[in-house]
Amino acid sequence: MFRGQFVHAVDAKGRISLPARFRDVLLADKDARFVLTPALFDPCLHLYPMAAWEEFEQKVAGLPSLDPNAVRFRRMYVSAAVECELDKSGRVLVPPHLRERAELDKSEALWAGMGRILELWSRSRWDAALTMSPGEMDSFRLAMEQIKI
Amino acid sequence: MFRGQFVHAVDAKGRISLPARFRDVLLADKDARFVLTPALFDPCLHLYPMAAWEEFEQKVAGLPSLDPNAVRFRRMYVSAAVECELDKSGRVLVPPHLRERAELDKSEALWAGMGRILELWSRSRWDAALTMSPGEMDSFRLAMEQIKI
DNA sequence: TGCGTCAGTGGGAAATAGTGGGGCTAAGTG
DNA sequence: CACTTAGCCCCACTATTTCCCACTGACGCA
Repeated sequence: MFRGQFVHAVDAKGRISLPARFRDVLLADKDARFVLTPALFDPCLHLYPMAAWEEFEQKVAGLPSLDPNAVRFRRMYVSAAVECELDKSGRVLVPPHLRERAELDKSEALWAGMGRILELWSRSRWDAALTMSPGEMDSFRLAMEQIKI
Repeated sequence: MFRGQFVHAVDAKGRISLPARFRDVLLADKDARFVLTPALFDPCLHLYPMAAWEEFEQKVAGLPSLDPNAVRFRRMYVSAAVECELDKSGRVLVPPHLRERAELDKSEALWAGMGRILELWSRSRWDAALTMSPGEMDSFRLAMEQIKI
């Protein structure tokens, strides 16, 4: 399980260290390869360990092959996926177009553990995504009360 | 059950002793791991014994996956949860990100037992959070009368 | 009162993680 | 075929984390 959030630097070559904890989780599988793909509705990337990705592809294979939305989904999410590995120092080299997509060029990146997968954000985008206006805050509070967590 | 409040020092490395009583409760489970996560509406951290956390994650898994409030909740509370262990002296090393969040760098920390989980506060924040203006006190009284405790 | 134990605290040393840069190679471009 | 860029391996520096040990004060017990 991937848990926790970690802030890391993006260096001049677009390399980002994978937090040691996540690295351990990833290397616990024999297959340390993984897949990076742009999230559909957020300016961030998703990282799937290869096993999780293959399982996910199985599900996707079950979608109707002619439905326009399914086609779009396959193009946007599945076909955009890039297979990666870690370099010898445990860093991910994010390909240029994905880096751009997640605005990872400047400053800091944030890794967020989401259980089976990871999210990779630019820190400023992450902060912006979580900041709430007072109105949003109210509805959020209400929602939280309702689900009784 | 975690009960009672204890004040402990935060040392230069960000380590905080877990009160011996709470330690006993934690070690009574075979799995002494636990999870630290920032509370949603307060400047404090929540500590869940691993078993309690996993049960909680089960509940969360049932939430709708695209609802904006649920997404936000997952990002703020679930994905922020960091798995920790005690050091040999029974201390928690709070990761920098969370330490900052709960303002634990300076001075003293306060542990508050809340039954199944613990809260970890900076002492000054705790004091501030519990002090009420006379107006707040009145509305607090009213609320207490209504819920008939 | 003296002694042992244990909780809480502090700090030193070693190991590890994160970061940055040089330079070689492979791939893409005109 | 030169030239540029991206990818990769290597090394090196620093901050953080981990592990270990030692000190202190409180408490219980003879």
